[in-house]
Amino acid sequence: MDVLNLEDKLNEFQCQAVRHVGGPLLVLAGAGSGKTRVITYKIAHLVEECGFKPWQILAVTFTNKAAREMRERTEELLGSAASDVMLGTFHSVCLRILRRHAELVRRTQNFVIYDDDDRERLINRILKEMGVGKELLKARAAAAYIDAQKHKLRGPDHKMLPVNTHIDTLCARVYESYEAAKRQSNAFDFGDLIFYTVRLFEKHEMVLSEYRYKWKYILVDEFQDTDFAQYRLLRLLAGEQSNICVVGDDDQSIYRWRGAEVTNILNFPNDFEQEVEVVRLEQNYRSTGHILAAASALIGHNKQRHNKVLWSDAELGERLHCYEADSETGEARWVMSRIIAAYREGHTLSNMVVFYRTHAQSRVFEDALRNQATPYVVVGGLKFYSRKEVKDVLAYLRLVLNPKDDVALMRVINEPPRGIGATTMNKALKIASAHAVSHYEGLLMLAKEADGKRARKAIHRFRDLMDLLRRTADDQQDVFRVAEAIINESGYMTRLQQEGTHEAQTRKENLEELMLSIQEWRDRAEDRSLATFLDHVSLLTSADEGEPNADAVTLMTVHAAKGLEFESVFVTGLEEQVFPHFNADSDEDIEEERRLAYVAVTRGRKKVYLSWARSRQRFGRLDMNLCSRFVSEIPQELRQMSSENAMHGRGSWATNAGSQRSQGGFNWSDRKAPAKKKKATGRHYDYNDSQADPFDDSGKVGRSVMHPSFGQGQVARVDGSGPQARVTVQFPVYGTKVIVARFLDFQEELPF
DNA sequence: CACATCGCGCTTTTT
DNA sequence: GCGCGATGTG
Ligand SMILES: Nc1ncnc2c1ncn2[C@@H]1O[C@H](COP(=O)(O)OP(=O)(O)OP(=O)(O)O)[C@@H](O)[C@H]1O
Repeated sequence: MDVLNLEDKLNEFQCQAVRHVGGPLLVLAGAGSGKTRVITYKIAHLVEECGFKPWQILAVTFTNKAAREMRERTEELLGSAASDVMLGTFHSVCLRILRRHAELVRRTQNFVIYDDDDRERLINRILKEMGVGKELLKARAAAAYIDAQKHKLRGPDHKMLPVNTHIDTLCARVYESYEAAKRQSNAFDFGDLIFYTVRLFEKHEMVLSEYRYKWKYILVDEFQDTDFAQYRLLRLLAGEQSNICVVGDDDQSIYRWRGAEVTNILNFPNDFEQEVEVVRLEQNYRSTGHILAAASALIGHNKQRHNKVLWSDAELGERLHCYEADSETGEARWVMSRIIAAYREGHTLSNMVVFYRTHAQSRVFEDALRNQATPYVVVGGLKFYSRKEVKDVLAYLRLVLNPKDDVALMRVINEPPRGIGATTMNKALKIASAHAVSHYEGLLMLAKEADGKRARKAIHRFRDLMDLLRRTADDQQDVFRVAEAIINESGYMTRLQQEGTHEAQTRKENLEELMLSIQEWRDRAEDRSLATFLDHVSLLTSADEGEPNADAVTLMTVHAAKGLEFESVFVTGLEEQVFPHFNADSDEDIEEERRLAYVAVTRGRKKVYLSWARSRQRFGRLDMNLCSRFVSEIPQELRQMSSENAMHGRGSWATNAGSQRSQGGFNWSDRKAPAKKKKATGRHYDYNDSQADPFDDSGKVGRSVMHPSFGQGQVARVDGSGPQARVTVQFPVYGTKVIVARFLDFQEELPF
């Protein structure tokens, strides 16, 4: 049986890894060596050639996005059978398990998941109850303590909880109340998903053996970034047989701060009764020789690592382009000029990525891209689902699903204002804790007691609302209907309409977008229930936003870049204090920053650009920083300094003169036809399309144009044709002007 | 009880 | 340079 032709697709060592089936297997290899490909083919091999059923395979990835990509690639090999493979992140797999066995971990099946924000609210409430001031212990710090313990599988009653300092002891007490509160609220936090799944398996052998029996083979990608709890989970599931394959690269371990233990991968070979097969992959298939040499030199500066051989038979390619800017805006201008230049050479925008160390750095690049009317997608920042109005509606949904969700109740009880303010809620809270019931029940009890008529009426109105929403949920089994009822019946929409401010308008639009995304989800989902939708939202991550189809430049943090690859990579903000980050001071921290830089550089296939700024605005202060040590750790002969005005001359805005150009957009008449890039993907822009000729003026009236000094305007009429045509344009600020066509950018002609 | 204003601290990085 | 929370007023 050899239907897959593994030898054609994989090198000798990859084949060896794919074919090794009995017992534990470690694939330890550097960047771009085809580890992920091994996992994909191994899944196919197990099914096609070893007699495993798809549902007997569990494959764990680091992000949902990686899971989706792996599912797609598996589908190419296995067809529809691929959908039966259990493929997901640790968190999504555990969530599914916990939903089935909630009652064994002191929850009911309709439990909800608290996000970071909910968690902070809850901890703040606890700190208040304990009478601990914020100056002594901040909610974030307590949350970090709790997370750290969970990563190590230590519950609030664990003997090894750190109690060295007064603060630690305080945190340990917070931890205890926090766990109790979540249980009372029928809620889990993110870390609980792993923690309680392990607990479930440890305490209920029957359940564990069910899953052991079900999953006969386990594969794990990015294994270097697993924590203790996740490793324990894998070992429990793998059992004595240990049919488990893990792949990873200790040089790419970048989540130590989140509890990841690189020893998981380093000790793996010695951690089993039986022999552990170790396969090393040494050929890099991703990057050109110069990029690979630079990355290897860089990571070579780390002392705590296992040296790996990594070679490539690709051409040497370009050296790494480096640029020193005066300021962060100068840096962004340079990046922009390189993007345009690469585009002119025929590279598509979706093959370009801008990396930065922290989200705060994205802004200048966004501005630069917008100014040049260049499409971009920002990955992360998790903007949409953290908007106030969106979170409010989600909180209503959660409360409908789980009336005990105290955090959700506190959030929506007076949103919109309905006459139940702090004083009423404080009374309700007292009652609730005296009777050990949920806040919602406390509130209802308060209404029964002879309380002020106003408050009682308000509470009853709220109760009627909740009853209506729950009935809608039960009758229709459809999130969309429930969300619709929330927005319309709670008075939320009415209030926004009454406000009539610009901000209220934006919020309304956000709610419309939310409804749209719920609708889209519902139309695709098999199960439209509230619980399933809320699970989906909880597991959404930064990598999941943005439209995948558009040809656009990608912007993201280096952390989000793990496992991805791009033709052109910009690594920006390479300054001391920025990258490496000023918070990294121990040797270990610096080494993790260096691994991060290594991950960044190794994402590039053909072009890598390194840039830094001598000065940078930060917290409103102007910081002066030196070029990052990571730049000088790359041998000089692999680097090439670049100057800013490398932009085919000609009236370019790229001169360093600061303010004299603020608007204007990339002038499309300057653009050379793309070096022909035969489109594998279909819709690559073809400059010669008659439609795309910037001077074909038929139907230009009404279109949006950009002028270097007058900014954006609308075409009112066109006289003549070609570059000399006289175009009458209406500008919002400067009024009506007649302008010769060649000075205008016709925005809708943008090929992006 | 609702709304406005002021000030503080914050930024790593994410499932 | 901004969002959130604490604080004060109608
Ligand atoms: N045997 C092979 N022949 C040709 N190309 C390959 C081979 N194996 C992998 N590749 C290609 O090399 C690139 C890197 O592969 P992959 O993403 O699997 O590497 P990786 O080891 O997981 O990388 P990283 O650890 O950097 O994320 C991909 O473009 C992949 O298609």
